[in-house]
Amino acid sequence: MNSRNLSGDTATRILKTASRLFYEQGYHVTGINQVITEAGVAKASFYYHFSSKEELCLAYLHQRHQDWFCWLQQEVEQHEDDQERLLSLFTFLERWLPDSNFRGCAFLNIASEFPSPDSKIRLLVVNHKNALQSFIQQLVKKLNPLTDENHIGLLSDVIYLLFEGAINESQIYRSTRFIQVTREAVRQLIT
Amino acid sequence: MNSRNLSGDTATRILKTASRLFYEQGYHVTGINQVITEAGVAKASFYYHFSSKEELCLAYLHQRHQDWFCWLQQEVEQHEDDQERLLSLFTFLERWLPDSNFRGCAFLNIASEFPSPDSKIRLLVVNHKNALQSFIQQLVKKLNPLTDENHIGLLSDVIYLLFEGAINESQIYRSTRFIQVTREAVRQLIT
DNA sequence: GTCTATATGTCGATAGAC
DNA sequence: GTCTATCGACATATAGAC
Repeated sequence: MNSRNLSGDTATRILKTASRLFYEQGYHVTGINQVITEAGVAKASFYYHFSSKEELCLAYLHQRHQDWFCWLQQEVEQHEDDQERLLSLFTFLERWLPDSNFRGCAFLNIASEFPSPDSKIRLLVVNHKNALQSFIQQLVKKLNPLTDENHIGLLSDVIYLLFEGAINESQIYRSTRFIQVTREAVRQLIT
Repeated sequence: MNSRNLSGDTATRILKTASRLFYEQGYHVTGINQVITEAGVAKASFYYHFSSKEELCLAYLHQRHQDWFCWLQQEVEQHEDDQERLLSLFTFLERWLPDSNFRGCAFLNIASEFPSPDSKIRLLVVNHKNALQSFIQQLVKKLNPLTDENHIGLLSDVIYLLFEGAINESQIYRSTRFIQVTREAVRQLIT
């Protein structure tokens, strides 16, 4: 449309390339040189749009958070029954993890590379996981609207822990076996 | 005693220093230069004892596997009652994770930094997690010796997933809250 | 806004003296 | 077995032309 789009295209191309490389390879092992080479831009163009490599990583996580929740919600909202909606959490994992070559959770992977609890990056990780817990708790609440808060809380926490565990084990074993185990366990918990 | 001990001391000092740094900081962010500086040895001395940085990492994981299971078994074997032995898994987590500054599982952290499924490092990770699953399954079997194999298997898998999930969340939130949740959930599962 | 060229430092790994 | 000195490659980041 206008000149703003040209800048937008460059920044977007950089971000998309970096997102792919950070996710597939990891943060520290991915150099700026590889990002700019594969994005097809000059080094100074990168530093025109992003102030540093870490700032690029923050942009990656910000975008990833939105994308990932969009994928998850699309899967859940295909179902009407509240029980099916909760179980579709694991249908989602069965689609997403093989598609991502079993690379696991982008936020947990990044957190492993940023041990300092005070970094901005760790803040985005915590925010992402908080949102996931809220999302699961909403699904559980709708399923059992009359149950007391304590039981809802514990049940939601357990489902969240199983969900996280299933992501992890699928990354280690490159298999969906534990996702199926988790779905079956949750099915027994909610019936 | 003799000249062999001097060599052993140097290699041990390098391995101990590297183990601390790999665990606290991560693999790729830890340079050989930092390892040799903090170990107080020359660079060529390092390459005399270890053929490469990755070989040093393999030695780290090998030692870590033995140490960690030693800690875990010490905690479990303090109890006689089979139910208490199973629940002491989480007492162990409550001790270990705060002591390790909530850095989480050394093997999962390293796995995040080595995405390639064919690396020797990923093999050690899988072996470590296999051993943990076997350990948990033994505890579950002793607790319910008459139950059918399928139920034992599913229950063990769920406890393993919760155990892994608890380690992960304590790393993200720097808290033992989810460990307590997990212990309570497992207590309800086995009674 | 994008480019080439460069600055400055650190990486993993090795050569050769002792 | 341990040391100092050094290798070539690559890291993040910047200067200045266009």
